[in-house]
Amino acid sequence: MSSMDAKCPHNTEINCGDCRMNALCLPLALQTKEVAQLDEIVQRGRPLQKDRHVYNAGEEFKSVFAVRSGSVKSYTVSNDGQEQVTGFHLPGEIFGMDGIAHNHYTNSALAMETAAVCEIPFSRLQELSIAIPSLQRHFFQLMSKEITNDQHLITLLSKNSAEERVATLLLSISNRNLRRKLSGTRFRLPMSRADIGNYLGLTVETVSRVFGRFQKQYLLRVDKKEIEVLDFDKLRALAN
Amino acid sequence: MSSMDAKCPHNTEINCGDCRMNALCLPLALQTKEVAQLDEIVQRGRPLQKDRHVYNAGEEFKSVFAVRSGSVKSYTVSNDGQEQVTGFHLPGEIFGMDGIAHNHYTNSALAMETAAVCEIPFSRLQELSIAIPSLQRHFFQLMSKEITNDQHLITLLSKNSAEERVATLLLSISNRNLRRKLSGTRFRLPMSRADIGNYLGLTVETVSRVFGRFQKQYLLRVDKKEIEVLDFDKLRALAN
DNA sequence: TCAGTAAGATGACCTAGATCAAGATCGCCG
DNA sequence: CGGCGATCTTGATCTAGGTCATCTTACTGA
Repeated sequence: MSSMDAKCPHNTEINCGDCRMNALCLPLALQTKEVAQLDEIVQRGRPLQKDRHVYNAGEEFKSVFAVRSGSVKSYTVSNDGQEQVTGFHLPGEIFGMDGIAHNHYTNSALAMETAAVCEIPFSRLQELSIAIPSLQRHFFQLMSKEITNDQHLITLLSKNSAEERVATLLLSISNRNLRRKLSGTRFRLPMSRADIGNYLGLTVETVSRVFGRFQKQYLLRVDKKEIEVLDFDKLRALAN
Repeated sequence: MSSMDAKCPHNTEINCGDCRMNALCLPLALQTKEVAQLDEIVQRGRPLQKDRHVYNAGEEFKSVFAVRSGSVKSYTVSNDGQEQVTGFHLPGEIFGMDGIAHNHYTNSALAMETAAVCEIPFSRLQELSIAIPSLQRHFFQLMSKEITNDQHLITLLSKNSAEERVATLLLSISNRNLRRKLSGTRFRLPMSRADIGNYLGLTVETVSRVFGRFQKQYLLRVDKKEIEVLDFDKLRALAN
């Protein structure tokens, strides 16, 4: 084993079997032996600097990706040039599945901070899915989860107020941190206010004001990107 | 063969090989021999009356469905009881994939008019996907298409005005009619104004007013649910 | 260390679309 | 056929959040 500590967040030499994320990530559905097979096709990239693209919209689709460390956002650009952030990806989460439909990515994916991602060539994953039915099943589930997530966002945008939208996002981040055995109460938002606003269909100003109001109501403590949730019940009530 | 004309829109005795929709539907990716295999697992239901559910949110997920005739809407109900229409399904289109993630449907699916649907048991489809890799691939693509569709809707809700939203929906229906070799210029909307509004994050009143304005600008002729597009260029410009 | 730029907060004002309230039409069932 | 609830339209008013403008604070790089 390398002298590099396996716990180093951007370590490229770790394998799926040892990866801290393997209880959340693709290996979740697999036996030890099968994880080794998956491991052979996974390419562990070197750390990406902040604001580097993992891929750009329009590029040929070859792989899906898993976040190993750091965080990534997906966004689309419409004809008239306006951006829409479509998702935030935290360690253990898979992204890039939008590219399957038309053999080209429809989103661009960008590191929001230094991040390491695993690349999983899709053709190899398809082959392996035939050999390992539980992997096929798991991947279908992952895509379905993406669909239900997107539908939640649709409902949020269509029916909920600015405060409800922000509360929902905060709870989502909190829950995803818990899944990773991190604090759900105190955490750092990896994205800017502009990204939050864009994702939630709000302006930066509105996001700022909502954070302000949440602080005045002793719902949160906000210090720049550091968040401390003071009142989960109220937050949940808002997020419904 | 039965005395019933194969062209009868709700005919239950037709098979995938003869179905008018087979160039749009699941058989799209398959060889003749493989279509026969698919055909064996597809269950053709009897016509559903308007307002009958295909399935309800919370029910155990067993199958995905294809629309053979008529039209179906999907919707979710959130904790506080508000409905969100998440999709309209026309002949040749597949729905029910939201259920894969958690083994239960998260949407309910309802016939908007008399409709016939094909039921495709998912466990059988998974098995067949292992035997027929192009079917696996095609189904991955279908799910990915659902994801990109949902992301389009997210962008629409997040960034576009009422007129742009309605124009986009009309163009989508028009295009899907063209795919079925029907007129893209004159067609009947299967859904109510309330459904349109709900889907697009608007009130009924706003939808009504937008239709009114579109008529005044000689963009459309609207007669209740019958639509005639008079100016595609302007409609496309709005939908961008 | 400090200038320059980007990110964030806050206030004043405006507008698209929601809400509320009436009518007008449709379509279904006796 | 005729009546009645559901659907749709139209108008008057209200408001959440957008826009614009200013200020503060944080980060960058030479």
